[in-house]
Amino acid sequence: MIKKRSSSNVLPNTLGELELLVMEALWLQPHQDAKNVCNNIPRARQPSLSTVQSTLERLYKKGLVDRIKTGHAYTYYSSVSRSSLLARLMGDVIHLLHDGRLETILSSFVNVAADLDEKSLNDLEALIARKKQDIGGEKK
Amino acid sequence: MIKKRSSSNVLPNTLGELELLVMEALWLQPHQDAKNVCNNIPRARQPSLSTVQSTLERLYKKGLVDRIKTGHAYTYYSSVSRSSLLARLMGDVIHLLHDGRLETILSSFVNVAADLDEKSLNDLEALIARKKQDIGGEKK
DNA sequence: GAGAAAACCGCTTAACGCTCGGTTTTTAGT
DNA sequence: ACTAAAAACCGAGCGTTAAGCGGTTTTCTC
Repeated sequence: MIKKRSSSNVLPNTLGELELLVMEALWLQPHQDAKNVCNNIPRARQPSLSTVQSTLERLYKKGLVDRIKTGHAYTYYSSVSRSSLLARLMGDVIHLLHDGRLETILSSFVNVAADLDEKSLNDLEALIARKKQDIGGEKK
Repeated sequence: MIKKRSSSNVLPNTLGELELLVMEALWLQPHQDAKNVCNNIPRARQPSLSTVQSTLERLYKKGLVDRIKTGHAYTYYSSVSRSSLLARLMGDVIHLLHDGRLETILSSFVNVAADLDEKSLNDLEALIARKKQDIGGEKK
């Protein structure tokens, strides 16, 4: 008797390789039908139309793309921006591995962005300043 | 004929649920043998010793833990700190989804840390200040 | 040398994404 | 209205990876 595995729900927002390629295609040019997306996948890959369709279907169920029936074909477009997907994934990773101490997250981030140049740091400071204002604003 | 799939190498550093539990156990208390690790897995899970052993073996091959043969048993310890694993994963995610513009990463980060309180923002600012000094210092 | 404990080995299961062909539905054209 | 084309839909197989375990062999200790 083999115990049933507790469904490994680590990183709920990950996506497969083709899924990512499809998202890339839609970010580059929204409102394409499946055939179009298929043609915009790098030649080296060249999956069949069916494959792209089921990938789009999977992405639809995951809520990453939306679609409108126009004529007899669906028109797909991403419902999540690249940066917000990035944010989601970063959230997953942080949720998975942070230890409660914010410093851990921060230093990880700084390590990742090891090649931050001065301008970027200034940008980040500006973002923080805005964030601080937000916090001040929502207190009443 | 079904085309061979290009092995989905998205996020090379992900780990499974039990793998993570094992890492947690080793971070909490390094230098345990397999049996010890097994006993330190939450009761609700209770995998067999063999399962924990193969998980440790997998983690060993992945380079996340190291081991020393002491007596007839291996003594395992994590070779990667929690925060550096976090950094690796963040690196993977960023590599997967960033668009070249650093601002995208930064704003994602700030969005992720949406519940940052003021003190945390101050910490982050301090970190940036240090980073700036580093940059200034390494120029010669 | 005997016994126990751990490593080692090989297999099974489960989940998920990729892959596709065949069938059905829908649309457009005549 | 009939037909042909195009797309959706369906179901199945395959690859990969983590989880899971038991049986066998190795190895250490007494």
